[in-house]
Amino acid sequence: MEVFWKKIVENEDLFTGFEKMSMDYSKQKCLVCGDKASGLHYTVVSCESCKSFFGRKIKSKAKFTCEANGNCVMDLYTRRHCPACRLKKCLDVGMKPERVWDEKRLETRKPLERKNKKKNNQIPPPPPPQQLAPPVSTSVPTPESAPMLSREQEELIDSLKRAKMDALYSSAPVKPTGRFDEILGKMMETLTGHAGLPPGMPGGMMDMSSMMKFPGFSGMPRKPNGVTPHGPMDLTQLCPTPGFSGFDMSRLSGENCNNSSSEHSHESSSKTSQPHPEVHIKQEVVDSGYENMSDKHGPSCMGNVELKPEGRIPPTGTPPTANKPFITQEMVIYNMTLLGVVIRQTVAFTKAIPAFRNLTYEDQAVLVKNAILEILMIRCAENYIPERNAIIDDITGSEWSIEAMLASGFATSAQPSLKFVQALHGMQLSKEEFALLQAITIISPDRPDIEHHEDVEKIQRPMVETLQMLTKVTHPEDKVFFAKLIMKLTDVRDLVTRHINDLMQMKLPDTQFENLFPLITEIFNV
DNA sequence: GGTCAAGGCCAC
DNA sequence: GTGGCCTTGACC
Repeated sequence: MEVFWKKIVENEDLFTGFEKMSMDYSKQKCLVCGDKASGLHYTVVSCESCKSFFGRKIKSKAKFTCEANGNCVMDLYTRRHCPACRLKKCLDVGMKPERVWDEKRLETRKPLERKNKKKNNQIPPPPPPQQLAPPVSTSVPTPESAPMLSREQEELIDSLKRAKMDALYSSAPVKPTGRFDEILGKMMETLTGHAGLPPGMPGGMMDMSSMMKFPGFSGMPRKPNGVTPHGPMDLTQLCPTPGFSGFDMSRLSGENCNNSSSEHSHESSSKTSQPHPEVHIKQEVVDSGYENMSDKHGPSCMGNVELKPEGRIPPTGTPPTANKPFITQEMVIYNMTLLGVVIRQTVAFTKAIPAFRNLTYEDQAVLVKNAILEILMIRCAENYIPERNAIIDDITGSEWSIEAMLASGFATSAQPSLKFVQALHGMQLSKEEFALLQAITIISPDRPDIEHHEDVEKIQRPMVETLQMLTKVTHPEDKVFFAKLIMKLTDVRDLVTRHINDLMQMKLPDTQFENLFPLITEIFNV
């Protein structure tokens, strides 16, 4: 049994089991805002506050408009700020407007009518949740198309959608904090010898050509076709997709960013893996001279990057050499912590997939380990906003600008990843379809090292059939939509395989990396 | 009678 | 407008 699986699956401190959660609502968090839940309200585990809010807003039929980008962070403190996003979140997590009583139903509460109502039973009250017919997916556009899905398929869709929301909002005890713009600013300060972003990078957005003017900055070590060459790679390739390896300019004015990123990053990491304060991480990285160096000396001859707790190497005023770029420890910790959350969330979601727990632990571990990065890519597609050419990081609520990510040079395989993200996003999948797609991605019987292929296939088959049926309902105009969607799974696997190959080339001369991010090193066998 | 999930009330 | 507490009625 692999250690990580024991840690995540069996350690309730890392994640509370779904079975346990479903028994006691008082110990759960509101799926809307994360506050203490008081029970099931409108079919969703939620707090009194969000219950009241949802009831009021549905009754009032008022319409709200978000003054930001429609993706406001919803937590205990910010939930009051944007009713539009709060209502949207309520609906997203599955609160059902039809559960709010209309006037007829309210009449039944009048004490004088109680007896008559019981006798006549003219206005039957809504049954309790456990007796409700499975709710029809919100993505199903018309009542006429809904019957295409069987009851079992609707139940499967609903359970996966809910599991996805539960995993997203209930299973991240340690989230990355701090501001990536600050971290980047420090790095640039080191590069240029003066504070702030260098000239030529106005408005917080850097263009590639400007960035490449600065000696030593790694830029985009891609071959001309955009493919990452095999060889050593930077640590952030652990987060190969846009949104998890760039930086976030939009958080300059964001909330919850009052403390220094440095403090937060170290605090976060200490909670997860307790790094030694004196630990230095060395990491070979690619740089602008990568290809030449690689041709001459092979991967192991790349310049080392030393990461110190101060996050500043070489010292300010000492420009790095062309083959010695650097990344800060803050940057690494931020990205690794974020990836840690993704892993936990993926495991949480996976545990809720029907019959998954019937598999052997060994097969469970194989499935999760192989799916992590693919799920990350799919999530990026789900959270991509084409109008802003950005990805909303649904873990921290940050907006990750694609331009900034490309300019940062931290994502060496950004272009093919970006193409995938844009293509999948362009298919306009519903939340239900994304949930099914992710579940199917995880439960892949053809993963290497799976011992009981048939058992895995038995779990996957109904999900594939459900997704096929659902796409017929939601995309009736495109007869080959399902086939295109399945092809996307092939695409994402190819992309991730490329990243994993790169990862395998990584040299980690300092084993203390493992102490910092044991979960990640174990999952990726680095 | 206990539990659950609705709405109601009212201080803030 | 919000949110904590209370009341109500169905169900077990």
